[in-house]
Amino acid sequence: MPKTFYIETPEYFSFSHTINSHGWSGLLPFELDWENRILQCVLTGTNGENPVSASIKKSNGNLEIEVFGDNFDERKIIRDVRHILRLDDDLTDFHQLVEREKSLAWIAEKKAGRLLRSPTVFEDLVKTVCTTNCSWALTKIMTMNLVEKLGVPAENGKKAFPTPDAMAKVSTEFYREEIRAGYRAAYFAELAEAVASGCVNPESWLDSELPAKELKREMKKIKGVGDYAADNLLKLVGSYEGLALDSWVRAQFYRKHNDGAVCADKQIESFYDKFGKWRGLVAWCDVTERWFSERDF
DNA sequence: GCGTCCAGGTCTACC
DNA sequence: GGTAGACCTGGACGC
Repeated sequence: MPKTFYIETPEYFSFSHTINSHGWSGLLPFELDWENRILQCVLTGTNGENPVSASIKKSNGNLEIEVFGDNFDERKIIRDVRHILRLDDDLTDFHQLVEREKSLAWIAEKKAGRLLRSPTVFEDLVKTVCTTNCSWALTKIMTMNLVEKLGVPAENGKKAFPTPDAMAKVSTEFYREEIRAGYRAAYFAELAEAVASGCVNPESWLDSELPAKELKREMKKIKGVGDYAADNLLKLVGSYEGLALDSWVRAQFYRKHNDGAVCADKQIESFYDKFGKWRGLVAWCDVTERWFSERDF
């Protein structure tokens, strides 16, 4: 029998927009049942133990969490759900800012702007490296392989994202041959070892007091993390100064704001500069607007 | 079937 | 600090 409990949501929160805020809901262990508006995930104890499968959906203005499995810490599950859906992020200033722009007012109106993230920064970090220099299809393959080959199963067979310890126990060759990570293989082996041994602690980035530029410098010390990846990770830990320009974002900007013509990154940066510390989030919402206008929200 | 291009970039060497 | 070339993979495309 699944156990069900409920979480109250903030006033300015849209479950639909959050679970569709970017591609993460399409990467295991997340699974999105859009027809029924259900986000499935696999959550664990503090050290990755006792994985349980959970489904999250809206229910009378609250969130209904259904957990399949025994022997789990309810407080940790609630913490994880609040974390992945960004329930404790204060976007008041952001919404007030976009309200003043006619073309962006939809963001505040729809209560959008919360970017889905994984239960741990480590998982977001690995997944972000999986997005670099490859198609989205390959990103999904690498993530699926990581979960299927190194994740611990919950009672229903769905697997959690592997822990740093689990990832540190396999070789570079494993990442190359089994995960199909290509040149990223050595990066994953090195990163897992560094995190498992305590030399690198991505979770500390969540409440880092470093200015964004310095935190970005810290992130870029990790092999495989460059400008785009660091900006993306900064957004996932709550800092939105970087635009995280990749080929997809650039293409959307060209189409929407430059008549389809290619332009320099500086022009894109200049376009969003007036939004100050929120520019990265404004830019992301702006280039993804079409997702929400083309689907039933 | 085969070759080429490119995708939600980054690293290293070199200047 | 800026730039060129190399780097894995897999899907799309043209032939």
